[in-house]
Amino acid sequence: MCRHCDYKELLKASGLESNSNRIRVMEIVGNSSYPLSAQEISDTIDRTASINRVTVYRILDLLVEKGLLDRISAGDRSFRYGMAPNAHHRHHPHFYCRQCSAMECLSPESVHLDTAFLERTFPGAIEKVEVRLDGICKNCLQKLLK
Amino acid sequence: MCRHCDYKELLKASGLESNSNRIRVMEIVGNSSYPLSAQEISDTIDRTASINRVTVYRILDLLVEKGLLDRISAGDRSFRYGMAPNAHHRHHPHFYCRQCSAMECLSPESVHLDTAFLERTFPGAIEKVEVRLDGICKNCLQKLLK
DNA sequence: CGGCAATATGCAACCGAATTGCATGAATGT
DNA sequence: ACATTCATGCAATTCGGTTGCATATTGCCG
Repeated sequence: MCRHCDYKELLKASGLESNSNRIRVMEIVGNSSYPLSAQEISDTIDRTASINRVTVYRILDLLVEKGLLDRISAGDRSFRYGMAPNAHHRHHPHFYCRQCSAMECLSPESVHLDTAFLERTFPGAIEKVEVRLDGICKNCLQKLLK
Repeated sequence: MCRHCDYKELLKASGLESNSNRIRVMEIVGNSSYPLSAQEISDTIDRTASINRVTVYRILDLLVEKGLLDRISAGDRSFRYGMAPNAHHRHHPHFYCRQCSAMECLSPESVHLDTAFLERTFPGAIEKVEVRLDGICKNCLQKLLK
């Protein structure tokens, strides 16, 4: 999906050494068209190398903390990971299918959100805004109709 | 908070028998100014009666399924419960403090969200829209500054 | 180059929130 | 009063994720 991101560069720009695991994680997330679970990321790496799931969790924590990745709450009790907004990735909402638990990225324009007023008046610090639509995805809808 | 809702009526209108546990849950959620965790609801009931947490979970599942309550994902891996939108309760966004895990309800006007385009064009079925802002709440901000 | 500190990784055990299976208890209709 | 249905309790389990601690790997300095 993303031919624009030099993951090594991104890591360095955030003050992180780049090692093969970190780069793999960034690549996998960056190349996905939908936000991935830690499990999916771990499985993908495992296909070529071999990595402990704890290591994956730790890398994800680190990348989220450094602002390279976004941790997105799914409609269930798990998290997904996607590229954090940057020059090549605009912030966008997500759709969660309560039937198959899959998540999709929606286009940045699909939902218009105006938080300006709140940003000015809210007494706390707002760090991120998450918009998630829940329902049944196209696929599951078709299966249900059969 | 809510003097407008006759919980017994609401239950009946959704085709549910009303028993004391269900009414208590509805009252507790309806009277709260912020969305509550199952734990909080369970604890509150326990102060006057005695109830198993599994029962609370089952009542919550039921009330969510019937559309009386909303299950809201917090920024962590847990859920909160609030009144579902109805005549007296407009749909509104929430704020989650990553420091103390507390959630707040934001006013329905605080964020302007336009999903019309998506509702028309999305190939799946959209059942609900969740807007959550994450950050540090006023309280925690003050503590951090000390 | 050797040695040492700092990081990164693996493994096993653990955690919290929620869910399941199954037995018991209450309520409802006939 | 009895059967059927629904609600509750308790124990055990699941699922994602996290922690503690031991071992490897890396970077850095002399």
